[in-house]
Amino acid sequence: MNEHSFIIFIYIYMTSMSDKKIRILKATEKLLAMYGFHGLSMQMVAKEAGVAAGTIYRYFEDKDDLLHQLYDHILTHVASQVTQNLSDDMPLKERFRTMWLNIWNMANQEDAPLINRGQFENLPRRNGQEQHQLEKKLFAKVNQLFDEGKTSGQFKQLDNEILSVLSLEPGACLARKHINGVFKVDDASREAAIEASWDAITQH
Amino acid sequence: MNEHSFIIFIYIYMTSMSDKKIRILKATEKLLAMYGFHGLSMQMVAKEAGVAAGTIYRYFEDKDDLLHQLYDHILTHVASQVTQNLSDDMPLKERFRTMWLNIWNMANQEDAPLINRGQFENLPRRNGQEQHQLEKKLFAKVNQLFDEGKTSGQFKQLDNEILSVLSLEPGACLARKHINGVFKVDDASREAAIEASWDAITQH
Amino acid sequence: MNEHSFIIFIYIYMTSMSDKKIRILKATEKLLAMYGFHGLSMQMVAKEAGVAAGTIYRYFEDKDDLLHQLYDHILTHVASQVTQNLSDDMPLKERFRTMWLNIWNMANQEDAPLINRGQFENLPRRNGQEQHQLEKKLFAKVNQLFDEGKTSGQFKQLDNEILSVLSLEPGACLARKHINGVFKVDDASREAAIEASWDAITQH
Amino acid sequence: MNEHSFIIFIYIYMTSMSDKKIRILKATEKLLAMYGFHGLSMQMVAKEAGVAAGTIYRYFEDKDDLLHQLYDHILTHVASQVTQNLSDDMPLKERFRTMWLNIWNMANQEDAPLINRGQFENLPRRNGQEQHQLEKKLFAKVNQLFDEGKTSGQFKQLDNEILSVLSLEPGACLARKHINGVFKVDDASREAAIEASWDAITQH
DNA sequence: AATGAATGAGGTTTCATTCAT
DNA sequence: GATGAATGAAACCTCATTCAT
Repeated sequence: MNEHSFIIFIYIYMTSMSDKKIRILKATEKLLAMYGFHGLSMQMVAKEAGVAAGTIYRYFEDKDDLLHQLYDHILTHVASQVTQNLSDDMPLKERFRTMWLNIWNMANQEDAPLINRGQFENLPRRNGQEQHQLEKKLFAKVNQLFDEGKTSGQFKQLDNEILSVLSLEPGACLARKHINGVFKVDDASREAAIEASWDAITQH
Repeated sequence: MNEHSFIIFIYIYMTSMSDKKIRILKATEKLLAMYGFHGLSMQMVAKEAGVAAGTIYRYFEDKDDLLHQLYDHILTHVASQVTQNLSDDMPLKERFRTMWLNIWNMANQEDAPLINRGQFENLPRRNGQEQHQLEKKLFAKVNQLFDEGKTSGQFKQLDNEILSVLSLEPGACLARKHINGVFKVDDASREAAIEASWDAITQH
Repeated sequence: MNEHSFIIFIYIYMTSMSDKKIRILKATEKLLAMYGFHGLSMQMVAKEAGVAAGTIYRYFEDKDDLLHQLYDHILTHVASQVTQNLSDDMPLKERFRTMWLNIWNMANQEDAPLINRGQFENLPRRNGQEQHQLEKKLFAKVNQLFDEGKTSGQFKQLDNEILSVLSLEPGACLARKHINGVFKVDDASREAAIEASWDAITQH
Repeated sequence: MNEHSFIIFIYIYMTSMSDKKIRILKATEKLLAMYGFHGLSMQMVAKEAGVAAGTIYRYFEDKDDLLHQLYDHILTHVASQVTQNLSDDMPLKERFRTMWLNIWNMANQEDAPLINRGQFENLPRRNGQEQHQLEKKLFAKVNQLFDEGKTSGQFKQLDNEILSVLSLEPGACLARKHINGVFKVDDASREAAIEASWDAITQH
C-alpha cells in the first residue's frame, strides 16, 4: 500500500531574534480576547501564530508558562502605556489626569486592547516575590506620583496600593465596561469621573 | 385478556426544593474558588456534591447552564448581603457606610466567601434583557441610595453605574486583595477608604 | 433545608389486560421509524408511551428483549397483512398478485408503515429454531402458494425461500424505495413489476 | 536581538495515501460486520486499527463522517467487484450472468465480504445530489447493460432501477442469506436463480 | 530548529437499568 | 404494580504534549 512515497525536503536556515516567540504571544493574546479562556488551545495558537504546535514548546515550557509569560508581556506593555507622556515637572493633577486617560485610552486602541476585555485579570499568575518586584518596578512612576502627593500633603495618607484602588481602578473598570458595552460613558461623564477619582484620594 | 379492574396509582413526593440542586451549586462554587475555572470538571462537581455525574444533568441542561445558574444564585446571595441592615430612614452616609462594609464583610465570611476570590466576575453570564432586569431588581436599594443622594444634592450628577464603580467597586476590590493576601488593609485604612469612597461621589 | 415536604398520595388500582405493553411496542416502533436506531432511548420510549421508564422493565427484560419482541410483534402484523384477502379458491396468479400488492400497500399505510422504512430488517433478532418455527407458521400461506405452484407445474422447482426472494423480495424492496423517495414507481410500472416477478418464478 | 541569519526548514513527508486512514476504514468495516452497528465504538475502532482514539479524528471529522466515508469506500469497492470481468463485446446474457455471479462471489470472499452481512445497507448515507452522481458513475456499466437490453428489445421497458431490483437485488439477497446461514443455496439452485432473474426482466 | 502526526488521558454528556417510595 | 430520580459505565470527542523525521 506504499507504492508511491514522496519525500520533499527543503532546508533553509533561519536565525536572528526569533520573532516567533512574539508571534506566539500575540496570537495567544488575540485568541484569548476573541474566544476567552476556553477557546484557547495550543493548536489554535500555533495556527494563528503560523507555527507548528511543537514549536511553541521551544519557547515556552508548557501552556502555563505561556500564559504566565503572556501576563508579564502584557503587564509590561500596560505599564509602559499607563506611564507614557508623563514628565516629572508636570503638576501633580495633570500627571494624574494623564495616567487616568492613558488607562482609558488603552482600552480603545486597535492593536493591543484585546487584553482589556476582562480576560487579563484572570490569567494564571505567579505569586512569588519576584513577580511582586517586577510589578513594583513597572509601575514605579505610579508609586512616585502617589508618594509625591502624600509628601506635599495633597493626598490622603494611605498606602499606594489603596490609593491606586481608589482612583485608578475605577478608571480601568469604567473603561472595561464602556468597551464591553455594559454601559456607555460620554466625554463629560468621563471628565467628571476623573475629577471624582481625584476627589477620592485628595485631602478635603 | 380484558377483564376490568383498575388500579391507578399516582404518587407524588415533593421536597420543598431539591436540595441536590443546592448541593451541586454549592459544590461548584467551592471548586471554582479553590481551583479556578480550569479545575472545574463535572466529575469533580459530582464528587464534591456527593451525587453521580449524571444527576447533575437532571437539574442543569449542561455545564454552561450550571455556570449561568450559579452566577444568578451567587448574585442573588450577594445582593441580599450587600443590602442587608439597611433601612430607609438611616442617614445617607450611614447607609452608604453600611453597604460598603457589607461588601467588605462578605469577603471575610466562612460560608460564602469563595465567590469573591475573583472567579465570580468571569463566570459566563447571559447577556439578555432578562438578565439585566434581574440585576436591576436585586440591586434596587443601591440605586435608590444613589438616586436619593443626587436628589438631595449631596452626590455628583452621574449615572448610578458610574457612581457605583467610583465608590463601591473599590470596596470590593480592596476586600478581594485583602483576602487574597495581595496586601493587608488594617481597620484604620479601611475606615479611611470608606471616607475616600464617599469623597469620590459627593459634591465639594 | 427540608422545611416544606409535601406528599400527595393518590392510589387507585388498575388491572385488565395491560395495554401498556402494546403502547410501549407502538412507541418503540414509531420512534424507530422516526429517528432510527440511534434515536431510540428507553427514556424516549417511556415518554412516548406515556409510562415511566421503570415500567418498561415490567414487560420487557431489557432493551434487547424489547427489540426482539417488537420484531415478533411486527412480523406477526406483517404476516397478517401480507396474507389478507387471500382465499384458497382464488386462481394462483390472482393470489400471487394479491400478496404482492399487500406487501406494496403495507408501505403506504398511515398507522403501521413505519416499519418499512428500512429499520425493521436490522432489528436484532433471535436466531433460534423457535424463531424459525414462528416465521414458518406466520407465513404458512405463502409457502402454501409456492407449494401449489410447484405441484401444478406452473412454478420453477426451487425452494420456497428462493422463490420468495425472487418474487416477493423485489416487491418489498420496490415499495421501500418508493416510500423512501429513492425513486418513484408509477402504477403502470408497478403492474409490470408484478408481472416480472411472476415471470421470475414461473416455468417458460 | 535582531541579528540576521536565517534558517527556514520545510519538511514534507508524504506517503501515497495515509495508510492509517485505510486501516481505520478496514477496522470499522470489520467491526461493523462482526458486532453490528451497536458494537461500534470509536475506541474499538481505534484499537482494531492499531491507532489511538484521537488519531481517527485526524482523518475523519466525527463518527458520522467515518461512516459516510466508509459507505463510499465500500460502494466503490462493491462497484468495481460487481462490474469486473465485463467487456462490451460479450453477449448480453453472459454479461448479466457475470454480474450476477460477481455479486454472488463477493459474499464468499475472505477479505471484503464483511460488508454483505446486511449492515451495509443501513450505514448512514448522505442524500445529496453529489452522492447520487457518485453512485450513478460507479454503476455506469450496470446501467449500460440495461440500456442495451432495452434498446435491443430483449428487456422489458422499465426504469433501470426497477430492472435492477427485479434481477440483481435477489442475487444480493440470496447471497446474503446463504452466507448468513439462513438457508443454503446449492450450485444448481444458484444457476436456476440466475435464470429466473433473467426471466424477470426479459420480454416473453 | 522546526514540524505536525500521533498519542491517550480526561473532558462532557447520554442512557440502560435499579430501587425507594 | 408504577414511578422517575438516581446511578455510573461508557459513549464521543478535545487537546496538551511528544518525537521521528
